[in-house]
Amino acid sequence: MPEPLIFLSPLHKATRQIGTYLSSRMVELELAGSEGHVLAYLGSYAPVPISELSSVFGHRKSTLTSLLDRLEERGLIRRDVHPEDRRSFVVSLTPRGRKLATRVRAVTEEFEARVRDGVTAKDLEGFRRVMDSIANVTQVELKPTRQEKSA
Amino acid sequence: MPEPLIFLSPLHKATRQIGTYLSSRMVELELAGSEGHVLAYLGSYAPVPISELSSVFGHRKSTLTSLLDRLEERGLIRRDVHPEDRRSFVVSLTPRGRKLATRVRAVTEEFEARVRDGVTAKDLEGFRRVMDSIANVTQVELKPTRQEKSA
DNA sequence: ACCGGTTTGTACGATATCGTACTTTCCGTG
DNA sequence: CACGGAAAGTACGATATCGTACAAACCGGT
Repeated sequence: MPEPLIFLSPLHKATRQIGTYLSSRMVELELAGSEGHVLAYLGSYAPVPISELSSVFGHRKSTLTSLLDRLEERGLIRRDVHPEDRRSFVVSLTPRGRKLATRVRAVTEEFEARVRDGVTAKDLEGFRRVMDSIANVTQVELKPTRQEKSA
Repeated sequence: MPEPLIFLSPLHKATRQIGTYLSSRMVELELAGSEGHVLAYLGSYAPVPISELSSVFGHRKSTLTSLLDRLEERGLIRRDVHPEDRRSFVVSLTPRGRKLATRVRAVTEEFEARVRDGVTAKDLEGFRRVMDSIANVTQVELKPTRQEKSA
């Protein structure tokens, strides 16, 4: 009998549940999960450079290029040259994109509220502590995109 | 100022940290993350049918076929016809696979122990409660593979 | 014993993400 | 202010996962 994994298994399971749930709520918005997340983020923080999206979501720069291409083709976002850095673009929402982002945001916030209603403040604190412990153990800083020289 | 997402963001972050951390510990074992997880699972529960791996890890049956093909080519696993169901295979480890699985298992168990040392029993209880609340809200049962009829 | 419906796994084409190479721009140091 | 290195994106080929279609076997009702 192996020791059950008290963190990895529940986290993996919860992640899958969340993915399934949110995706199912986003199909009607005609968005894949990752697209919805990016859109929602833009709804809150736009305009942002692509590198920020890359580090926030943990996707490679090249992956973001493709993803943003898709959103751009559908008229949901725009890329404008960064006024203070000509290497860079800032991504912002079109009116259509903003409207959609609002709806995605509503879905995630409703989810959060419902989960929160199911737990106490103490539970929440314990959850936070576990997340912190994971950050400490992994020592993964996660800020820089770290594309090259990962070894 | 948007409400911060107190569950989704931390979970997403932790998942990425864990993925990065475990992957980095598995490169020396020449395994991709998903391959390592399957191998470790087999180390504990083999022999198991493919459908079980599919439902446990949340990968499509066709994805498992590919993944197992890779492990089989490298001589780490074996597929034998299920003695009680001729549609089905049972997957087991070769001696080489078993040895590798043990090492993967050691990595995950060390991770678990270290995270555990960073939190109290109360924290752990809170964490569990949050996971449960997520399961309740999403209503995702997650047992059946649900390949078709997702609409 | 048959017959429809379900389950198991594979095959194969579609898509998403990745990894590397490359261009342009920025920045710090001399 | 020139120059080497770092950083931002893109291009493009490689790979992993997915979705659908399919063949074989199981199962339950009649």
